Amino acid sequence: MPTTNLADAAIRWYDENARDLPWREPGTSAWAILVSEVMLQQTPVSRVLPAYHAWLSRWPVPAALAADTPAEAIRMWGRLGYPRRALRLRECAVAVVERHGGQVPADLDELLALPGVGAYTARAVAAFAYGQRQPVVDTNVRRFVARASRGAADAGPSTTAADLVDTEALLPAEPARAARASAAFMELGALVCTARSPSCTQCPVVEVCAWRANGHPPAEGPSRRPQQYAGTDRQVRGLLLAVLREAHGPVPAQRLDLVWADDVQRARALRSLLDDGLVMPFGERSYALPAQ
DNA sequence: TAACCGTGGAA
DNA sequence: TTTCCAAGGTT
Repeated sequence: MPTTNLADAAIRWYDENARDLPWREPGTSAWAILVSEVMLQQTPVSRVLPAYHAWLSRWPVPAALAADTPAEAIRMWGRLGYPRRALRLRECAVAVVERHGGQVPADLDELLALPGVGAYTARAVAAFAYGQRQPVVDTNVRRFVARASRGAADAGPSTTAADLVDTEALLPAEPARAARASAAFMELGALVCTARSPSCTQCPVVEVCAWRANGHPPAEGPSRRPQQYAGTDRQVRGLLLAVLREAHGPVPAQRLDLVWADDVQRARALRSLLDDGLVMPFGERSYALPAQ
C-alpha cells in the first residue's frame, strides 16, 4: 500500500536525518513545545533558537509568564516579527493558568480555544507534546503532500479541511508513530522537498512520489503575489514598536515622530498598535509598552 | 475569503 | 538589487 510506504520511508529518513532541535529533545515540556510552535509561526528556525532559550529560561512554566507584564513579553520577543504573537502567547499563558490549572491542555478543542493557537499549532502540541494521532499540517506538510500524494507542484491556496483529510490519510495507525510521521513530513518539506529547489535525488519517497510520476509538472494557476513590505503600515508599525521596545520607559510622541515622515501614515500605524494592545498611551503625549 | 500582521537571510 | 519565503492566526 503506497501510503504506508510513504510514512514508513519518511520515518526511516527522519531517524537518520532529523535536525537536532532543542524542542525535540525527550522530556521537553508541553509548554516549551507550545512556545516553540508559536515562535516558529512564519519565523525561521535559526532566528527562533536564541529566543526560545531566553524565553524558557525566564518563563519556564505558563504561570511565570502569566505573572509578568505584556511589556516584558514584547521586549523578550525582540525582532522575531509579528509581535502580536508575544501578546497572544502571554494571554495564552494566562488562559492556561485560569482554565487548566497551569498545565497546557492535551485536548484538541481546549488547545484550539487558546489565544494565538490555530489549527496547526493545536495539532502540533497534541502530537509532539502528547503523542496523539493528529494531522499536523503546516506549509511544509502541505507542499509535501501536494507533491508526493497529489502530484501537484505546490499546494495552492489553503483548504484546511481537505488538507487535514489528505494528511490524516497518510498517518500510521499507532499514535506515537503517527506523530513521528508528522515530524518526518515537516522535516522533509523543510530540508528536501523545499519550495524553490527540491532535492529529489535525496528524497526517501521519490519512488512513490506522484509529482515525480507525473514528470514534475509545473505549478498551475496564478501564483500568489508576494506580500509587500517597504512603505506599508507594517513597516511603520515595526519602526514604532522598535523604539518603544528598546526604550526603558515611556517615549514622548516627538521621538516617535522621527521614525516616519508621513504624518498620516505614522498616525494610522500608531493607532493600529494601540488597537492591538501592543502600545498604551502614557500621560499627555507619550506612549509605552503595556504594563498590564 | 482575502487581507493584514514583521523581520531577515538566501538566491 | 529585487524577489521570495520562513513550523500561521485572526478578522
